[in-house]
Amino acid sequence: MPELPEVETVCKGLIPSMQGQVITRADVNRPDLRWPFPDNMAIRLNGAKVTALRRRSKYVLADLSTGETLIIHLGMSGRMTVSGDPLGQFHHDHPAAEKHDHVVFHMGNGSRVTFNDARRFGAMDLALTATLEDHWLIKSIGPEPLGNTFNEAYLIDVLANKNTPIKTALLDQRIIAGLGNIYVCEVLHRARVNPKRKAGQLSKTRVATLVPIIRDVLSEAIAAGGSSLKDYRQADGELGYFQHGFQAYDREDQPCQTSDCGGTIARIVQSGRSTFYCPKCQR
DNA sequence: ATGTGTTCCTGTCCGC
DNA sequence: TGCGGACAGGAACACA
Repeated sequence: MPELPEVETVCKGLIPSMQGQVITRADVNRPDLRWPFPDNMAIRLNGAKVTALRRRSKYVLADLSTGETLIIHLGMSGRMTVSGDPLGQFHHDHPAAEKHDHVVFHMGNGSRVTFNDARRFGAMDLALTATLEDHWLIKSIGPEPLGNTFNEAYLIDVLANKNTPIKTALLDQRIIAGLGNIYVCEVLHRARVNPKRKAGQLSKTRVATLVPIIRDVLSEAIAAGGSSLKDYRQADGELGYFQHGFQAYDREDQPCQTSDCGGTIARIVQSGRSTFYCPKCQR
């Protein structure tokens, strides 16, 4: 679910209550999510100060004073929400535990951060901060689309000779970090590229065009606080509103908004996932 | 080495 | 109302 803009929004929202704060207690309510939690996770988190909270791809990373980094992935349905006042002056300020509240972080400033994930496709692990880049979940991730190493030359090179459809290629986290089903559909629609087109078949010019569009779509979504569909929430429980700006995703049978197009958004399935696109203007 | 289909899990929605 | 099936923002894994 949460793609780069949603994870970025959650991460920013968690900073006031987590960054620079000590985890006074971590309640770990089950042994695993997608994979088992690391050994003694609660003990290794207890008393650790979060020295930095940051995002890499769709991961939230919490660097700890213990020399470890907590790696968090929200999967499809994961949420991290804050409750309580940051000054810790008031009591009875936390809502009752809900179904699927799997981990609760109690922070030194009185706030709580609750990780809730109905489908449990999410994950948590601990790794030495010094060797985080070698961690099996992190090491193969491609460049950050909003960073300097992602550029036209890179994308042209990495897509060259690829036989996979461009839609599938852009979903591949080894090629580019952080794009998911929504934003790939939006990017290809804005670029007027047919999602079925083989990645290696696109001209260099068209691939180059994708770079600023990817950056724009993600930046706009971040500015809107992400997209709220079923259960996504910002850290403060608020909804993002980028979903109101969708041009393609979840708009099957609705008119294409591209000026003078007049086409109709279609839904097809690629690699087992829905693709929404306009067969008329996306070529 | 690449490309594709399956799988994990719960919740919601739609048609009968 | 109830039931069955399709589908959901991800991505590792097994297999051709």
